[in-house]
Parts: sequence; structure tokens; C-alpha cells
Amino acid sequence: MARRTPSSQTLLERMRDRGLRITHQRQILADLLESADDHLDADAVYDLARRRDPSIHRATVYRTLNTLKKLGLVDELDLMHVSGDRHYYEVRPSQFHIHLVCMRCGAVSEPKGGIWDEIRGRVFDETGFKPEVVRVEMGGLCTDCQRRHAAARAAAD
Amino acid sequence: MARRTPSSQTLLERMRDRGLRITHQRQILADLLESADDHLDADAVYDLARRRDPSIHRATVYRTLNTLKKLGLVDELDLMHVSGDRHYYEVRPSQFHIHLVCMRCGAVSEPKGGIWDEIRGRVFDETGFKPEVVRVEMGGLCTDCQRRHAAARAAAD
DNA sequence: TTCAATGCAAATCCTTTGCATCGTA
DNA sequence: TACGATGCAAAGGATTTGCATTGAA
Repeated sequence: MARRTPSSQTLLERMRDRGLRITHQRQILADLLESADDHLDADAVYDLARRRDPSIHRATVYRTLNTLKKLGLVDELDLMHVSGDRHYYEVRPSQFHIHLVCMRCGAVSEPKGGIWDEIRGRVFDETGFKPEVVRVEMGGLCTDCQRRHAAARAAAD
Repeated sequence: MARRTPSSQTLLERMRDRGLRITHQRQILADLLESADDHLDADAVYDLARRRDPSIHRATVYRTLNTLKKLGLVDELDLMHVSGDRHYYEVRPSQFHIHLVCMRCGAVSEPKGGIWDEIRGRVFDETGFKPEVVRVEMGGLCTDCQRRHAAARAAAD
């Protein structure tokens, strides 16, 4: 999962551009969010941050995440609540995309493709609503789990 | 906002079919969810329920909401967290639909149209992922707020 | 030098849970 | 009658906030 937008600036640079002070803690957090392989919740961000600086405080993590969210630099996801009501964070991607969450194994995939930009345009055309942020989450079965499910069913015969 | 599925059964009937006991409290909750004009969070559900029976307990509201959610009779929404991290509930509609949330005034609209079933099919074709639950939330500006915004801008000149 | 950001600790808010009791099926 | 559902109260977990201090610009 590429956290860097293909386009351009790092998250840190975008933070600086927005006038945020670049503290040691924020450098860690920005770097960590950008290079994450998974979607992280606040707690995971906190844990990872502490590995680099044990003195970093939970409140700082929450405050920073909120700041980035408000600036639109980071998006907050729920991933269909498959693993509780945690919130997950990801650096705002340059292209709208969709999260497919497997209700069985919890795997999250993000298929690429331009259809969401197309849909966004269609919404505007049809309703006049101007979408800035798009969150599309679908819960269902990933291909692996469909296969396993089918196999289990076959074995039951 | 029509909470009844055009198709058929009331929520209460569907609950009975699933083997749930129909208690006085559940009748109130089901009725209330079905006839709500807005998306309700747990607290709003609790308040409305208490108007009809002041002895109903918060825990019952949470437990019932969870039960209905697990059975897929009710969907949980976040509505882009425009007003905090509350969760909102709606009776599962017969057709997938999308929520457009105005980031400025908080208005939520649900444009009708069959394109969402089409999208679902397209996801399956392109990725093999089989969507059962679809949550599409877009944040942006509703037409009213776009107009107000444009007017304010014009006045500034 | 100044004001935003941080650490700390306490508070708040939302939600869940154990247990005895109640009431639907 | 039996077991699922409820009320109650207490616990739990996530997130926020007030305040003094620190440090980036």
C-alpha cells in the first residue's frame, strides 16, 4: 500500500506548507503514517511512534491526527467496523479510492482504477453535490475467503 | 427519508422471523428506527425511546442496536464524522445507496438511483471481491452551501 | 522572543458487561 | 416453564482538555 501520493510532496512538506510547526514528534508521526504498510489506528500509531521516541505522549498522537484530519491531509476510516469501532488513518491519497474489507478475515484491499473519480463526477452531475472527500467501504468476502468457504462447503458433502 | 423498505416486511416482522423475542422495548425501538426522519445516533434513539417509555434503559438500546446490526437489519453509519465520532443507524435499505454529507451544514442526502447496484457488480467483476454491505459516504458541499458560499464571496468584492 | 505544541494527569464520553430479575415464547 | 431480554450499576476503553513547560520559527 503506497502511502506517498505519486504526485509530489511528502506529508511533512505539506504540513509545513499549511503553516504547522515541524516538531520532532510530528516528523516521526508524518514519516510513520507515510510509510505504513497497513491502516493504523491511533493506538498503533502511538506504539510505532514510541519505538522511535519513548517520550512521545498519547495526547500528542491524538492531537496531531486531529490536526491532520482537519487539514484534509489524512483521512479517517472505519473499515466497516470489522475489528471494533477503532478508527484508522491514512495519508490522503491523490486519487479517490475504495476500501474492500473482508468480513471474515479482515483483509483490506484497495483496488486501483479511476472509476471513483468518474463516480464522483457523476454524483455532481446528477445531484449538484460537490464531493471533496469520498469514503467508500464495502464489506463482503475476499476472493480467498470465498474459495475457503466453497472448499469447506464441498468438504461437508 | 423513507425508512421502510418498499418491498415488504416491517423491521419488527423481520426481527420476529430471525427468532428475536418481541419485547415491549424492541417494539418501541423498531418502530422508532423505521419512522425516523433523520439518522439517529444511539443517544437520540435512547431519548426518543424514553419518551414512549421512561423506564427503558440505555444498555437495552445499545444491546438492541448491536443485535440488529449483527443480523444485518440495521446499518451503522459514520457520516464522515461531521459531528463528532458518533455512530448513526438506519434500517437496512433494500437498495444500496449513498450518503452525501455536507461538511459545512451537516445536511445528509441520499440520492436515489440504481447506479450503486451497478457499481457493486462492477467491483465484483473487476476484483472478485463480493460486496455484501456497501457504505458510500461523500463529504463536500451541498448545493445550498455552495450557493451561500458563492454569495458570500460575491459580497466580499 | 513569541506563540504553537507538548507532556502530564484528570476528566469526559461512549459503550460494554456481570448479575439478579422479568416476561416472551 | 425455560431461556432470552432487561434494568441496574459498575467497569472499560477511547479520546479530550486544562495547565505549566518546552521549543520551533
